[in-house]
Amino acid sequence: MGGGNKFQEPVKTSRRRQVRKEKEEDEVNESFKSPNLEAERRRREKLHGRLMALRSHVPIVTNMTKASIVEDAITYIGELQKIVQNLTEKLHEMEETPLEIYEQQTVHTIKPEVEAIDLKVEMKKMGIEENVQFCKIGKRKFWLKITTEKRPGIFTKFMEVMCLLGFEIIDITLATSNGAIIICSSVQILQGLCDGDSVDPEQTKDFLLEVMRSNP
Amino acid sequence: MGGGNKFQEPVKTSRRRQVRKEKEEDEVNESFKSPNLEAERRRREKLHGRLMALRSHVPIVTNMTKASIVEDAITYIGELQKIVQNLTEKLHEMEETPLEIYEQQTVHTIKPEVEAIDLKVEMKKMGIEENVQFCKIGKRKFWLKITTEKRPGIFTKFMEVMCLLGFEIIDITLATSNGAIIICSSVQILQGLCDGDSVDPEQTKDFLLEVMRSNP
DNA sequence: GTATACACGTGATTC
DNA sequence: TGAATCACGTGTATA
Repeated sequence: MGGGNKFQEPVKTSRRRQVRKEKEEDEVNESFKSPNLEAERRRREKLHGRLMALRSHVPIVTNMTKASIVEDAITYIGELQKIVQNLTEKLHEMEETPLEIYEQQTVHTIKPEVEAIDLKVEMKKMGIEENVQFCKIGKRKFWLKITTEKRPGIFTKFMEVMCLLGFEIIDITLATSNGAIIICSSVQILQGLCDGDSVDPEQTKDFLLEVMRSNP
Repeated sequence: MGGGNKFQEPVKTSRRRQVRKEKEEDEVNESFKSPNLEAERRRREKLHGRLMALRSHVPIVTNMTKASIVEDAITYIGELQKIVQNLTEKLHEMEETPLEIYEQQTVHTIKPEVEAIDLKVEMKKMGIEENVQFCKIGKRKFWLKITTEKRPGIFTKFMEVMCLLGFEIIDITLATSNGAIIICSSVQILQGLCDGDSVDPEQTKDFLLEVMRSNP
């Protein structure tokens, strides 16, 4: 009545432990064809593969045993959940906007782009339109105002464009509200490059608008 | 030669499937004392328990089968990791955005030390005095204005101090002129830390003045 | 009827 | 040595 040892061809010789060592002695006969032998083999292999996959997803592994793999996975999930909770709290503290959707429920219903869309919608709801103003206020000085959707890296892009156009920042104001960002700034064309007459305000305004609309 | 059916007392009658239905027929004898029978039972129970615990830690469960439990756990871990990554990125972007102002702006305004001294002299000449104002404008909101010498890293230091004091930036204005820098900002005490009453404006103002005067 | 899933006891294997 | 873990084939319950 022993467990499986009825001899089997070494289908998987690359096992962890060289098991079923080609017994092939007596008692080989009695060939009792069990109806679900193959199915059971597949099931075992499947579970084995899943456990290995689970192990590969967990950074810390104390043991290779099945129970340990599952145990480590539990510990890791607990840590991840705690991290998510902390980060969510921190994020909520940082941004004053409530973002009613972003609750703990989203742990298993992640929607990366939904929030950005919501902000954009909210911005539209508040009557804030994408807009760029650019006008000359001095011999070499210009004044500009940009209103656009608040996206990560938007201010960096703005500064890069200013640098590219050869403008020096004199003063700048930045405010965010309801998913929108407003930048007001006085700039000055860099000395040595050219004088203010070589700047076409209309053209510069269109360029700024185009750049601000494009994604990073 | 069957699998385990050597009869066993129903230690765990509250199983998922009432298995081992008290066979107790013939072939009960042959009492082959297997040395590791009990140990194997414990091992099985252990793994079973771990899998149940794992299942309880995963919110979505498609199937009750062992392979499915592990599979769902893998999926869940993947989602958690993605969430952590997204939140971390967002958090970093949020707390780095103000710093970008300093970094980008200094691209144009960084000057040799000799000139910095000249700028300080010029600032004095223009009648601009080092000054810090700090007052309460709401339950948890404060308004501040800092006028000081324009030095590299001064804005970074300002942001660090704000973070240290537990203030969240609502809006901020930064302007430079004649070797001086002026920072106007509305800030808000972070939720969870304390209420606005625990902030002494006079004391905070002196602290800001002292920090801004000190060299990095 | 087939197909899948599980627990069982056992031999082999590793530490 | 034992104690722990594994893969195996089977009986049996479930869908």
